[in-house]
Amino acid sequence: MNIEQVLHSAVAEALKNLYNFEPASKSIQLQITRKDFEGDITLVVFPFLKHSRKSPEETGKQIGEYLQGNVDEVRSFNVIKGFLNLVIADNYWIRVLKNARKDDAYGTKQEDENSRVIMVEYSSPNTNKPLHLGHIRNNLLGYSISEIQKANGNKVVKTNIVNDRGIHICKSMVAWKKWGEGKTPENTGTKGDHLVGDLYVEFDKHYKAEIKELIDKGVPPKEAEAKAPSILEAREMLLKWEARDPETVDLWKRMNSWVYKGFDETYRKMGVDFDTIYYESDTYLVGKEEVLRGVEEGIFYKEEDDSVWADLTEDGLDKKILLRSDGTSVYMTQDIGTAKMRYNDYSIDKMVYVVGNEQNYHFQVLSVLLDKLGYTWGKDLFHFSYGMVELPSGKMKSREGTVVDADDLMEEMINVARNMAEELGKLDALTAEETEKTFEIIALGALKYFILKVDPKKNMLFNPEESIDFNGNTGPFIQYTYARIQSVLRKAAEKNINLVSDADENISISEKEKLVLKRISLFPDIVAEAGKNYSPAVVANFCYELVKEYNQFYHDHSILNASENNIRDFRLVLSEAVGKVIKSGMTLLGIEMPERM
RNA sequence: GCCCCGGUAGCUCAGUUGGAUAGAGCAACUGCCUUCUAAGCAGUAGGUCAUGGGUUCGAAUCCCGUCCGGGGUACCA
Repeated sequence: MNIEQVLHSAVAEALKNLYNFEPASKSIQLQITRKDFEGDITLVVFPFLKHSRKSPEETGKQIGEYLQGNVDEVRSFNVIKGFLNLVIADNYWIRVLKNARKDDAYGTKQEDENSRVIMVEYSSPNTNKPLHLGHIRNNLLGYSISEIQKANGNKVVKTNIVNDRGIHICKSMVAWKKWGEGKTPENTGTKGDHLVGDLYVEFDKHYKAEIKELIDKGVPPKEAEAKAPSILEAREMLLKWEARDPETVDLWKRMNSWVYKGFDETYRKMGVDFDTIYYESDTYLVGKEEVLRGVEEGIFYKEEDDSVWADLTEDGLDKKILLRSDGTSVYMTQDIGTAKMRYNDYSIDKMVYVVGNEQNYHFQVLSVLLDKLGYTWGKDLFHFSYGMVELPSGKMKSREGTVVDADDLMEEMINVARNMAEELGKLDALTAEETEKTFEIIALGALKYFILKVDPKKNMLFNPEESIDFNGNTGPFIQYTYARIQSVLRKAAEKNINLVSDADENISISEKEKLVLKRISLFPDIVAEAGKNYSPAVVANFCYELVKEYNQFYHDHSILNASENNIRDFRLVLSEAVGKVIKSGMTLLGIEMPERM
């Protein structure tokens, strides 16, 4: 039981004894004492005034006296306005340190046979262009949320739905046939996803030119868009694909394989992975069957032109198309099929979709449709809706060439890390290979932290003109502190100082030391909160606070040259624990820690 | 039009279920390396929490209106 739980029930007891009433659990508000006041934990007494019928000061004093008399850890107290500030005994905080060290998985819960199965879908790329900054946010969030759920004792299946079929990939295929000149990743040395993406751009260029030409000839714009030769070819290609035309399917497989190879490389660099991958080309037919079953069962209806619709007006939504008049499927059709397949393949307790907030409506509808199709889990789908990454010029648009490419960005970050390290003259002790790996760790740490520290729900801004910071509230700042700690621990080992198994409970600790200990004590709560709210940002901000406080301690106190051996040992053990907590916190964000930097 | 989300320092962001005098970082200015890593520490300056009401012991936080920005809205994904 931690101190908050102890205090919580002691307060309830106090109120019962003093004023003879049983408070609602949430009316007992315990919080960390603000640093301008004396004390460690503060109870807000306002909610009890009605029952105490005394002034805030008097009520606080009475409760304080009760707690001091009945809870060992409460050393003293003071009351300011309606706030009861409790001073907790130092040895309580030292015990927190002991517990944190004893437990290798401090703060996290292990998976067991009762664990819930959570499937997390993220990434979901189209196979006609490389990944960009938007995907980076998606991937990092998806990965981190998965790790956080695991740390809360859940069994997580990470999945991806690859949108590998449709008009978009046909456009790239047409472009390859017409203007590709037999290019392959091998003979051009271009990464496969970029090659296919370039072809997509090539297609768009010709398509636009054709539209303009038609319009100049007097064709109305809408008709021009529909009748341009390139788009007609792409449509034909799609029909051929659906008809399983061997040549078309071969080319499709070939070009997709280029893309997958490219994606794999990007995913590897980013440090994200998947347990299972679904492909739209496998799932859309299942979705189609489901929709047609829905028509037979009268859940959906057919228009005169054969298009299929769901009427959701009674659910407060609109009418939604599920199959086009030519019988082809839409995004929604495919998602129905994918969901069904997943629930067949796994015993999913919770399905989480990491998808941008522009699709809020889509998932609202998906949930209702699955429910109508008779799937009890339909209502339980959770759309983890995150905000978009914007540029100073506004939204990223692939057609206007304003997307920030994922590979380019990561490469650039590594260069910045390299330049900075060289400028600072660090890492001389490492081999070339280790040095390069360290640059990568730092660069990715900066990028990941930059993305993950902000509230996922909010839109965020990325300015390509300014490189992502490496100082201040950043990933490298946290990594640096970790590296410093490892350095101290190495020095201790060199001096043959062994880490004691238990810190001396009787030493007196400084304010800075206590702040660090308090922060460490919060880690389990942070992991739980991050899990409950699906929020990597909570973890990121915690790590920052911890590191900031540790750095202040580090600056003010000498560790290896402490005046007494038991104080030195305590500080070493404290440092080691901070290192461990930083590492496990940052691991939840997918950020690695360098041993030196 | 209708629906959803947002607006906190010059910039980027924190701010737990309503709690004390709204916090960081960047940018600017000033100090601190002979001693465990200065990618650090300390300090100065910077705010009508978009705006007007309401709810109450107490509102950046909850409710209503207004302004501004973003997203969605029946054959794109």
